[in-house]
Amino acid sequence: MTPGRFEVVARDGAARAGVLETAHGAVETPVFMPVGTKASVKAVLPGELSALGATIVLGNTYHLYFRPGAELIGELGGLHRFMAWDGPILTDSGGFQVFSLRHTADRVDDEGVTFQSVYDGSRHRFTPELAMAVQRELGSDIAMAFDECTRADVTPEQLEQAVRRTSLWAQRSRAAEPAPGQLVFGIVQGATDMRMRERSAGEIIATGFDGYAIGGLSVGEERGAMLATVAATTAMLPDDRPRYFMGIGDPEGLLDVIERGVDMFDCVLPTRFGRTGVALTADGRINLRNARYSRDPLPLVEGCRCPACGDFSRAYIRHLVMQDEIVGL
RNA sequence: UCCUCGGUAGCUCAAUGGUAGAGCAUCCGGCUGUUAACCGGAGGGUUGCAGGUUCGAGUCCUGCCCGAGGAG
Repeated sequence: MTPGRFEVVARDGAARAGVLETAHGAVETPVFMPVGTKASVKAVLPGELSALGATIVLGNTYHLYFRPGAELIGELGGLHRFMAWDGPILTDSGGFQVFSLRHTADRVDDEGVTFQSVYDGSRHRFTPELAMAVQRELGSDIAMAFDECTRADVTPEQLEQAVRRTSLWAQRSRAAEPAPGQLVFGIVQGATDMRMRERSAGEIIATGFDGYAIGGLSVGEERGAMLATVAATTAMLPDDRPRYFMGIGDPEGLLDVIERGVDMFDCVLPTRFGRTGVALTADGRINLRNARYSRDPLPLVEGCRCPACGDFSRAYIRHLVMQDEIVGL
C-alpha cells in the first residue's frame, strides 16, 4: 500500500473509475463518503456503515477540536481507534465552518479566522497551521487544506478575496508536516465564476497536493451554473489525481458530477434525511411524515431487501419518526 | 350537607373589565464539506351551561353541571 497512489482503471467520457490508496486501505472511486462530523456518522454503527458499502468516512476538525479535543483523541490512539473505524478517514479542515458558522466568526483576515466557539462562546483563532496540526493529531488518512468557503450570493470583491486567501492558506497548509502516511488535499474556490475558478485551480495546482477538491458549491446556487462550474473545473485539474466535490449527496447530483469527472463526494443529506423521515427511492423522495403513509403497509421500496425495506412498513417507520422513537433515526 | 380551589385549542396552561395567546400535538414544507432526533409555515375556540351587571365579560354577580381537596 502506497498512500497517495491513484490509479484510473476505467473511463467513460469525463467519468472515470479508480483506486486511491491510503494508510488505512484502498478506496474504489467514484465514492460517496458519509459524514461523521463528531467522530460518528449519526445513528449508524461502524459495522452498519461497512454493511451499507461505505469505505471511507468524514470527521470534522472544527468540531473535534472543541469536543472532545484533538489532544484527547491523540492520547487515545487517534481518530480511527477512538471511533472504532478501521477504514480510511478524511477530515475536513474547518473551512466550511467559516461559511456555515459565519455568524460566530468575528474576524476573518489573511492570518486566519477568529471564531466564538458554538459550544461555550470562547474565542479561538483558527489558522491553516492549527487546522493541519489538529488533523495531524487526529491521524486522518486525508487532511483537507484550510480554505474560505463563500456563500452563493458573494460579491465579486468578496469572492476575489476568498480565492486569494484560499490560495495563501493552501500554501501554508501544504507547508505543515502531515501525520505519517497522511495525504493532503487542496481546495479550489471561486463560486460559479469561471475566471475565479481558473485562477483558483491554477494556484492550488501550483502548490501541489495529493488530491483536489471543488469547494464552494451546493451552497444554494442555481443547478445549471453549478454543473457548468464542475465540468469546467474538473477539466482544469490534473488527470492523475483524485477530484473531490465537497458537499453533494442527492442521487441525481452524484451522477451529474461523476459524469463531469468527479471521483469523491460527501454529504450530510442521506443521514439527515434518514433522521427526519425522508426516504430516497428510485421514484423520488418519500416524506414519511405525510399522513398518507400512516396506514401504508408497503415497504419503502417494494422488492428491496435492505434492512429498512425488508422488515418494516412505511406505516411503522412513520410511527417511529412521528413518535421520536430512537430506532427511527 | 357545607367550605375552598378549579373548568379557556386535541393536551398542559396564559390572558390589570377593552382585538382570547403560548408550548406540545396535528397537517404541510425545507434541508447538500452537520450548531440539525433540526428549522419554518398553517389549521384549530359559542372561554362548562343558563341568566344578570356593563358601552364592553374568559375576567364581576346569581343559579346549575362537572372535577380536585378539606370539614362533618
